[in-house]
Amino acid sequence: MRVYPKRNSDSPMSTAYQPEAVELAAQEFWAETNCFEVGEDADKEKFYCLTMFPYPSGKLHMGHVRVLTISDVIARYQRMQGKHVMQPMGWDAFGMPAENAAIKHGVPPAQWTYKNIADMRAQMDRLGFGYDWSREVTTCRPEYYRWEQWLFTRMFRKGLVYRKNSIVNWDPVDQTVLANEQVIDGRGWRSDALVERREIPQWFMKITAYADELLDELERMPGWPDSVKTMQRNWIGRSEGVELTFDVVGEDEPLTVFTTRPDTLFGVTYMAVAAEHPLAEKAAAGSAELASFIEECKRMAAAEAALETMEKKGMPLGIQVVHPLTGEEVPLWVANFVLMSYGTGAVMAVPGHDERDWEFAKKHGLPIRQVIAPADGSDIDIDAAVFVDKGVLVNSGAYDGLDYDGAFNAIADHFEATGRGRRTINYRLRDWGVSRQRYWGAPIPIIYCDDCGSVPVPEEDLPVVLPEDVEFTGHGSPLRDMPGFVDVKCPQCGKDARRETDTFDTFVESSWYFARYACPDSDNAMVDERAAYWMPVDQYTGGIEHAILHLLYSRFFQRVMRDEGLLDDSEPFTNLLTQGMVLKDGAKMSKNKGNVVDPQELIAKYGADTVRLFMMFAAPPEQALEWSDEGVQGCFRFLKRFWKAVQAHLDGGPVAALDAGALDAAQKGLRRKTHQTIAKIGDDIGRRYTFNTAVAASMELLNAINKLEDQSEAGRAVKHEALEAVVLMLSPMVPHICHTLWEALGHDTAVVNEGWPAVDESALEADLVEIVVQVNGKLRGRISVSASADNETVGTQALQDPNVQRFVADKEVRKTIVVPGRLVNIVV
RNA sequence: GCCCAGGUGGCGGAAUUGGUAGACGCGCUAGCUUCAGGUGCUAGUGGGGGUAACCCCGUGGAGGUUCAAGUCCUCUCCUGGGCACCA
Repeated sequence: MRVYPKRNSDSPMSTAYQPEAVELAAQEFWAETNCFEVGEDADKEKFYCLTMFPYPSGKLHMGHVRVLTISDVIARYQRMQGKHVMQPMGWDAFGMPAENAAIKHGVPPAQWTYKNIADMRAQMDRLGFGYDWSREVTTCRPEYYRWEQWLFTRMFRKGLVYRKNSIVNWDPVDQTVLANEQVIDGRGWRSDALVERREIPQWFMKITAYADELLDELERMPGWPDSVKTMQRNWIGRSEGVELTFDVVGEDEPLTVFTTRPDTLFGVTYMAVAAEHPLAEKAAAGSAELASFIEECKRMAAAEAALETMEKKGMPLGIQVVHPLTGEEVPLWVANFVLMSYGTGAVMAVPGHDERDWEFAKKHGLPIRQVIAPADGSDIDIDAAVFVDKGVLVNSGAYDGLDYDGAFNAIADHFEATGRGRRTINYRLRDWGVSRQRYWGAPIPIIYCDDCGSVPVPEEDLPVVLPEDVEFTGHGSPLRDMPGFVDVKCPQCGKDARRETDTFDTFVESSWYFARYACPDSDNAMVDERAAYWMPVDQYTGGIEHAILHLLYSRFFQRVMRDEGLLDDSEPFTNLLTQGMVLKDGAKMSKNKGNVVDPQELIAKYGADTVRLFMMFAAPPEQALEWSDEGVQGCFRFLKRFWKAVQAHLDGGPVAALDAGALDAAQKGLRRKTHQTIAKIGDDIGRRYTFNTAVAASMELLNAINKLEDQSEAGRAVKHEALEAVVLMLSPMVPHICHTLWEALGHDTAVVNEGWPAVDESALEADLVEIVVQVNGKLRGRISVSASADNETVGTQALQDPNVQRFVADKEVRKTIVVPGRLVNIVV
């Protein structure tokens, strides 16, 4: 059998590498054959490969190119493994930038968004990503968001959503709610006014109802990075503690606090409440000084980071609280670091054994009392340094001498017996506030009636369509000024009522889009039976910045949908890959910094394959990727060398079939390298996701091919096998050039439909292996030994090495450690 | 402030289970070639010493465990991500 490679005058191989022509030809082939459109096929093993869908901001940036390339490589690799691969794409189309663009350029948000989608889709196609565009999802379309409105009304009936007051950033000059991003150093980004905390009624989803399940399942998610699981675990923040009530002098209502350290109870020397706490407001009514302090506490951004890093301030309220065990009276303070929205809005302070309480007590001259001693019996000075470790109780009356667990239980038992407290579990996780006072989002399907209260929009009236043709002023949501939208009849009693004008947090759309890709055209259900085939997502890829919010909300929605009977699985994403940012000069690419590199220009200059290759080669996917123009050129040079290597091979004419049994040492060597590389790259892409080392291994193999100067039949046959392997293995990363080279190597099939090359185990065998010899752990020589040599033989041979002899000399050999196939360490 | 990552040549990075530190690429140096190039090819390239064989030092810093540490442990410094309304 002979292979007749194609290299006639009308073949692309008759010229130098011309990326654009090569790429457009491959893309045309994929489009004409509907290569990436898939249906449901129960007989095939499905593989659902998904990228976090982009916000249509205008053009693709390098961060997009990186994540999309990673995902495309995985999808194409899995296809070569024989899987039935679905890789969809869509648009997270609601969000603030569209409103900002509307204010700036006078373009309606919808129009701006749809234009961006068209532009970015064209760019994606030019990069050669293998998407099933028949499944495209665009979240700002009513056909999409009607189903999250529907789910919300279902959740309403189940009591999984509720309305309560909560805090927003209020710009007192622009009279508008600001996002955290719009607050710069505590001031409004446009007005420069000091931002205030303001309470307004908002809708919440009860994610805390699923807190335990979301936490526990993390233990059974081997396909997720540990770092992400740890972050989610800490975010949920389950803690077991005790709720205690303290009587307040002169008040009927006691004060309730939660603590995980009841063992430190005897160390309580003061208590603190939030500025919004009723006791603080009551005290402020009689004191101008307090009232002004409480006002000051409210002039602060809502973000937790701002809260945690600000100066800790407080004032005594002039109220005394009774210690529940000693009967002692301790002062009640108002403090800016206690938040009404966490727990009960009140905390007990134990300055001896809590860092923040200690610093606060030092600053305000409050007493510090030691009630815990180190378990090892050593002495500490509680005035000099706080002691936060668990230990043994002292100065704690009847509880002295108990350890943490003993004290926890004894004190908890006491409070439960007296009805003044109970063991309880507290979560750091808070319910998800989904209301946004913005226009460009999915309308929250609620109608307010004076008689019936909050009424969900009936299913037959969904979707509540967001009017797209609006005048956008930037002062609040235009929906408020649209009587046709706001004025409705109550669905229950028929009286005049008002429609909710707040829209959903855009995280709502991104919490279920992955399920909708399975059945984007389903118009009588949120998802249909096709979701059972495709879900869960086998490989999910996206930025590490989504480690908590998006991924936790999606896990929550998956469960809500499961409990609604829509989905079978509890977890939406089996395997998660979080990719790093694209940096230039050590900083994230951004317009502000002026360090943006436009993918479009690079594609025009070098082609999509070079851009894709650089993205894969420059860094492992989870790390930040440092941009380098020279590095891109290096990738372009490699593709030219690759092209030329195939050309040079084809110039030699027809290639004979390979006879693996009749090779000389050099031919065997190249063949061993070929099959070692096939094994390595399969592991790198399939298991390790280290695409950079996969590219490096391909480069090494190509270098080895070029180095073998052997035009014999056997030599050319070995090279042919090696070149085919490189073409196949690089095809997920640089699919266009490989499309052309595969045909040129004499194939009638398209490389996109080929399988992954197989490792020939017999090609891997080697007669001799090199062993490193160390003396006392330092490298002193290398020996070549038979691959089958036993440890004793290897050890003896190692001792005979002349340089090893110099270091061993007349010293006594104490120990010889042999690591088979690797090294010998002689200890003297 | 809290949680999670990361720190290795001039640069991006490799070293997969504790076992040869610097694969691969860029850059640089020298030489050759070529049609003028952001061309191609060959050789060299962690620092120090030595004609060489080789030797010493070396993975942010300080300690420790081990026959053996970039890898494990303790402390510490720096950079990045997240902190609930950017997406």
